[in-house]
Amino acid sequence: MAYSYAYPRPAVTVDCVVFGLDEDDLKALLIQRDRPPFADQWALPGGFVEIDETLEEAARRELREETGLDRVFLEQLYTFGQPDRDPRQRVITVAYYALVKLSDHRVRAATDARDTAWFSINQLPDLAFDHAQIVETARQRLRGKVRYQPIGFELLPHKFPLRDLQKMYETILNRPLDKRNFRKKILSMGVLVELDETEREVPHRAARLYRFDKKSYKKLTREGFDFEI
Amino acid sequence: MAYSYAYPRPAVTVDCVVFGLDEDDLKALLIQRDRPPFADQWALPGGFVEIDETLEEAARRELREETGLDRVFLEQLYTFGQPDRDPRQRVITVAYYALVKLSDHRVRAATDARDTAWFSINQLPDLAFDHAQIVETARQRLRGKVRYQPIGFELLPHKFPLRDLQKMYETILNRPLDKRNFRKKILSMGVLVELDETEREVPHRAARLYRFDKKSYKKLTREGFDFEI
DNA sequence: CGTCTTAGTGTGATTGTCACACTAACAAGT
DNA sequence: ACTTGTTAGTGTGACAATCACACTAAGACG
Repeated sequence: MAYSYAYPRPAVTVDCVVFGLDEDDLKALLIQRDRPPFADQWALPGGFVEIDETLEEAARRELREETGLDRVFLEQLYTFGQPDRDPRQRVITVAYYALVKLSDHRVRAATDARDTAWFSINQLPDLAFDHAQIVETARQRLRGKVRYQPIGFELLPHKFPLRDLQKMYETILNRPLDKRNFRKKILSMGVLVELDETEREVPHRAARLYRFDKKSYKKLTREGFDFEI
Repeated sequence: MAYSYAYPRPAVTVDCVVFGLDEDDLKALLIQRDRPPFADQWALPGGFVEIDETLEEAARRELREETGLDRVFLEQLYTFGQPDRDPRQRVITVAYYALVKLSDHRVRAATDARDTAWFSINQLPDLAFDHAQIVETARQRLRGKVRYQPIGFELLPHKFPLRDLQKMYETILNRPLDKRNFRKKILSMGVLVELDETEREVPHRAARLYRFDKKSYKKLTREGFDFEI
């Protein structure tokens, strides 16, 4: 069965820049193409938007199908529509970006014969289409975002020491942060609840554990509270 | 002639939220629909993306065709893709927003039998589709943007008194700004060049005129310099 | 009990933000 | 020429945020 229209229509896809947080590295999830154009080259996970799903649903579906990720922080990034960005036909892609805990998704088997792998954000291979540009845009956006909104909180376990939170921000921002200033700042926001518990089985002084206060976190996110790190 | 595809494709449009700056009011440009759905209701100017033009080109073309605007500050806003946002068929729209000097475009004749008019941003009529949501998103974005980037400089004449610049910002932000703080801030940025000239034929003390320094302006825009008002 | 490693804490300098009020200049009318 | 009306133009002090910076405390382990 074919679908006919009076005027030519571009294809519409979604592509996802999935940032994976390692202990101390920020990675991006790529899949290896198995057919032309750009056969064997690495590319962003993504695919066509179904006719009856929202764009975000499409992005989440592709993520689930191609990487097994679910319930992640996901945000629309930008829509790329250069007429020649796909050599075969006109494809407009709505890019999303996601942030996930890498340890949850290590070296996942590819779903459809294609290879899937994490690459350090600073050592990406050549990418298909205009995906390098998309990644770069996402990177800037993530860095910008993190400065004024508390994101990534869902990436940590339920209880965590402040050190881990700081490491996460340092990884995203790609620069060291001052411990004292960081603590002061983050604690003054009131999104953290100090627990009556400390780390265990660490070969050094055990740190106090914290958890997020979901209520105030959501409030901040909604209100676009100033959250400078 | 018809165009056939193996899978159904959504239509792709661009819609523009055109903000018009009045003396002391922020308006939006709307066109009145002359056919269903939403016949007679007001809507954002916009239209289908041609198969060989970029999204921004499409937005500029539509703006030119429907409103006569050209060479304006134009930026991609967001892509709206709810499957039911158009009752007839699936339409994904890439929204852009523009900022123009309203006095240049007063009550323009409609291009294609539809009516065109400016509405105060605070008293918009019921809008077709999800256009109310698009306008609201654009409004937030404009307000956010103006806080950290010098925009709208192209809306003022070549030479202008600081008062006019301040009025512009007050209109966009919809709140009064302190004159001294505003001057201090804006002058310290170094984007303005003080001219050896003052206003004429004003019934009060004439103000000094300024012009923009394009170089430093562009630099700031590129670098995302902090530009808090 | 010594050593190793990370936790946890405070201050002072600097900068940005904000609120706030008076005199100066010019035009117009008397 | 003087009065009136209107906007231009200027400085300071309080407060908050940011930044750089170094030592002691706790616990694990040998």
